[in-house]
Amino acid sequence: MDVTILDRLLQIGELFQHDMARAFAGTGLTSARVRVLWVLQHGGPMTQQALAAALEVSPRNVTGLVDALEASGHVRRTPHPSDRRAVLVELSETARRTMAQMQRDHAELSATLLDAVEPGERAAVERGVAAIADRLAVLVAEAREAES
Amino acid sequence: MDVTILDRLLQIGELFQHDMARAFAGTGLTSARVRVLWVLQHGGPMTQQALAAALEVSPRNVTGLVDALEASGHVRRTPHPSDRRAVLVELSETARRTMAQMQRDHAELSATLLDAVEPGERAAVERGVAAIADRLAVLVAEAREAES
DNA sequence: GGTAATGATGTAGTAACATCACAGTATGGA
DNA sequence: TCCATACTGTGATGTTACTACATCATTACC
Repeated sequence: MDVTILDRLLQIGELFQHDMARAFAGTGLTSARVRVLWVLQHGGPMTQQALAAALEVSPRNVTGLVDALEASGHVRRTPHPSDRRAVLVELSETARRTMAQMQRDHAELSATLLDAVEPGERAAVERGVAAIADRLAVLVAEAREAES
Repeated sequence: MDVTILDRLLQIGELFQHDMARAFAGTGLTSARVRVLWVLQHGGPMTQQALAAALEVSPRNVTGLVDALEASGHVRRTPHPSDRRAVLVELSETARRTMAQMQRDHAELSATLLDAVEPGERAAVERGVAAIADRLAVLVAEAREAES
């Protein structure tokens, strides 16, 4: 029963996820809600329809997620400038700051982890992990394609 | 906004998880239940108490998980040989076969992913990822320690 | 201007995962 | 023998995440 590189990669994912869950406990943030914040940070303010498409969930579900995030002050609903049916969802100032801080912590952790690798091999490891991620993305996309 | 190695690692975790969820859809298996099977495969038959401890959830929750897995034929409850209060939970033959197959698929995927890395760098990448996983495990353990 | 599509949401419902409190039974030591 | 303790199971509940269907306002097309 060898330990494959995939085992290691998944171990990393699990450890991180577990740690995140611990960090978020009590803040009212859950993984689905963090995903919303993530999409908003990278895509900017958008309608709930767009959010639903990006998250691949039903629009109705987005309403609930945004409700929760609005109640906790992470997100704001503003009227859409040109379509009075729609709302624009955007990150609040505090959420933006929180996300920025997370990003910084993230970068720091990244550096710490890379520090565990032999200096001469760091570049190779970075390249290799990127290549693996890309390959996996392709495989998953193919699998999804084949299914539909 | 650089892409850090941690971003890549998390991307891998997410892709894999998403793909697993898709693969399990319709089989009645969920992540929590697969975790149970995983513990049983690695730890052998055990009582629900032991299972609860290994999974870090309440015994009540384990009852429900085992109920579901028993109904779907993945797991069997047998009387404990020396303690008539307790039950031993063990994998069914079919579940054992399923897990073995998963393991094989796992190894195959692992090889495919490693194939995306430059041949000369594969050993370094394997070492590096292992080192990162170990470092992260230590960090998480420390964080948990500091919290309690 | 009338009709159909679109965006958000209310209502209702499902399913998984988790908790606590409690009951029943078995164990094992005083 | 009796009593505390341990293991499983039940009942009641809570939260989260998702769905489908229906509604209402607004927009867009012909």
